[in-house]
Amino acid sequence: MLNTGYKMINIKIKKGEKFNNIVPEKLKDKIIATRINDKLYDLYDEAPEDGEAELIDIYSAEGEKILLHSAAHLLANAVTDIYKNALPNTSNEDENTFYYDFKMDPVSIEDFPIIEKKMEEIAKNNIKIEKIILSKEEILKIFKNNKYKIDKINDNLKDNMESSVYKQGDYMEFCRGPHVPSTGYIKAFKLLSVSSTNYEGDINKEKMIRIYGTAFPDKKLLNSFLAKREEAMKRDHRRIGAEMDLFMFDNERAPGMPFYTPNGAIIRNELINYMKEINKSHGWEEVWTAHVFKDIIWKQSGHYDKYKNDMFLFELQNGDHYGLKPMNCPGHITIFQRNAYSYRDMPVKYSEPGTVYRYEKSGEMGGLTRPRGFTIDDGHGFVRPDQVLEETISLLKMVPEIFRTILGTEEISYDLSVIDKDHPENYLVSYICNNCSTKFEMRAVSKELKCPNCGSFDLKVDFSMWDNATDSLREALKTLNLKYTEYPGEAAFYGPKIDIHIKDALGRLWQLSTIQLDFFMPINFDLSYIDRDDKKVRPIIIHRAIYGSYERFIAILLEHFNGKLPTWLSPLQTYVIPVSDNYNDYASNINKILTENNIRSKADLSGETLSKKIKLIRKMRPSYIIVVGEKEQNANTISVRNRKDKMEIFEINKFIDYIKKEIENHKIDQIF
RNA sequence: GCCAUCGUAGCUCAGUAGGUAGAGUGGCUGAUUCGUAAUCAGCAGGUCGGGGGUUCAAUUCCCCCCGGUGGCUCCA
Repeated sequence: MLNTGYKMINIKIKKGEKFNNIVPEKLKDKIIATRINDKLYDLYDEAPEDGEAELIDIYSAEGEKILLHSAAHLLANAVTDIYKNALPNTSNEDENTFYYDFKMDPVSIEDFPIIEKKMEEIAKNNIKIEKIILSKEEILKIFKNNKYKIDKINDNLKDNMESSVYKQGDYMEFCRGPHVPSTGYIKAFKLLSVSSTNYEGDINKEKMIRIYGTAFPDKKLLNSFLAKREEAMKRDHRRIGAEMDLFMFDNERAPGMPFYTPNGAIIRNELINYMKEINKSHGWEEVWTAHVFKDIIWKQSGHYDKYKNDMFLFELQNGDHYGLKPMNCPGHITIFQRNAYSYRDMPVKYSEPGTVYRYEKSGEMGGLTRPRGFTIDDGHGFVRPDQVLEETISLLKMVPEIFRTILGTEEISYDLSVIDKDHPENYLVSYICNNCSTKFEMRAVSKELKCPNCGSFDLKVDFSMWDNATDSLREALKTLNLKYTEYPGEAAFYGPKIDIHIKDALGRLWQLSTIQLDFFMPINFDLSYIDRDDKKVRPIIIHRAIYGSYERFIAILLEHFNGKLPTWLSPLQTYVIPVSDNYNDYASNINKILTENNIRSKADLSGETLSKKIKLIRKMRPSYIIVVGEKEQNANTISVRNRKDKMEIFEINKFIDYIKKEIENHKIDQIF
């Protein structure tokens, strides 16, 4: 972040010398901490050894973090000053924000001005922030009235240990630091929001008030952050969706279920059609599966056991039990099971824009990003173990192709989640009985681990299925030269996976695509194919989604483009406005020609003025506004205004040529 | 599900210290014939989220429910 005028400065220091002494006078108001051998120190600290001290600039990323941390303390200082019975718990920093949790009576943003005023006062007084080293017992004494701090002290310090506490005026904090040298360094800050949380994130523990804020080295940076935040809020897909009339919710009749209006359905269908093309060219055959199943299938798949509280389940008059599908895989498996397969038939790859229903708890829903019914661009590949590599490579090629086309994004990151071999009990793995040599698969987390054949407990874990599959994923990533990060222990219990994140125009990272290997469903549904040597073999299932869900992807799309979608996705591609009624015929005719060329066009022949028509249609974000009057009629041309409000005159046929190419090629940029 | 907060016209919002509501915008009608972000006038629209309580009287105060929003937890 930041880095405005920040250069790394190293200065030699002798053991025992105070860091403060080596900071050049002219940098005093920018340098807030130092670092030697990767350890951060306060400026009031003494060097622990001879060496080169790196001066930490408040404008550096490191400095910003320290500033945020000190600002959090400033907040706690102010809160405890104002609300005498407020007990500070703990704080944390994110990239540009901090929060502090308190046990206190609820506050609202209306109380912020009072708290901010107090913070300003403390900052203005430029109170020294000093570190004091004390024994655990002394620290416990200081915080004797705050049980949260006592927990924290006991968690972090062994008996007879010493630690630091920070003191600014009367306010004390149990903290490792480092901090800015005095409160005056916290020059530009603002409280942002308030919410609630549970102590230690445990839902069973008491409620706390969490106050969010931000801080920057100067007002200018603060204001630009606030402006960006404001802009991001304006880009909220719910707001854009309402302005463009794309989708709606009826909270009385179908809470959490998105309805697509005609405009929204256009976008959704364009995305679906594009995915169909891509699926087709990569060998994924489209299928269609039912939305309602008898609950036996969910019992067989294991979803019932694990997720029955989150499923839409119901009973008919005749006593039959049904459930709406929470996932598409059992449906695809059902289709797969209609045949017997040879190793030559593999892989079998089914895809579907599959709508699933999950009963999200009321507080967990939110716009299109977390609805109760949503459609996944789902795909299930039934593959031989030796085909995992090839299929993964194919998928890893699809993903960037799609996101570059639609979003124009280059920033894509890959996470590989693998097994934690120290805890085989958390995963579905193979075991071999040392007594009778039986091989079986089991997830041992809550079950007793013994041989199903002879009952022996003398078992050997066999990771070979996991190892081979994981190696294939790794090799696929390496083959394509993709940088990735590996996360041991993050794999699903049924197999390793690759998650793919995309950065949007606002710099936010979204997890969209996922490629998951599954050893579990093939066992549950007893899937098999016949191998070369006439033996039954279990296929591996690859679950994959590229967009993730259409709902969430549309939300991201809208925010990424601020609603100004590429023309091929735009519900309204051209909007024709006559200068006055006298040119209605010409405008209608232009509109007709455009429509005949499969361009989504409308003409506005209402009695409003030209300016007003433009004003009103803007929120709809048409790709091109076409204005025609006497000049155009005489010259047989159109005046075209693009999404950036630039204007150009076109001969109608030329314009149609251009826009058709723009649409066909899924261009992000407009023709001018 | 938990905590906080909100729910008034299609939309954005005002208001009533308890006496059943108002603006802008959109809609409709008419006038205006217009050159790139609001031409003028008139009209219609609301059991103030739902239910219960207190009161002579509730949109307003209290309780319960349903939803939205920001978080927590969860997210196959």
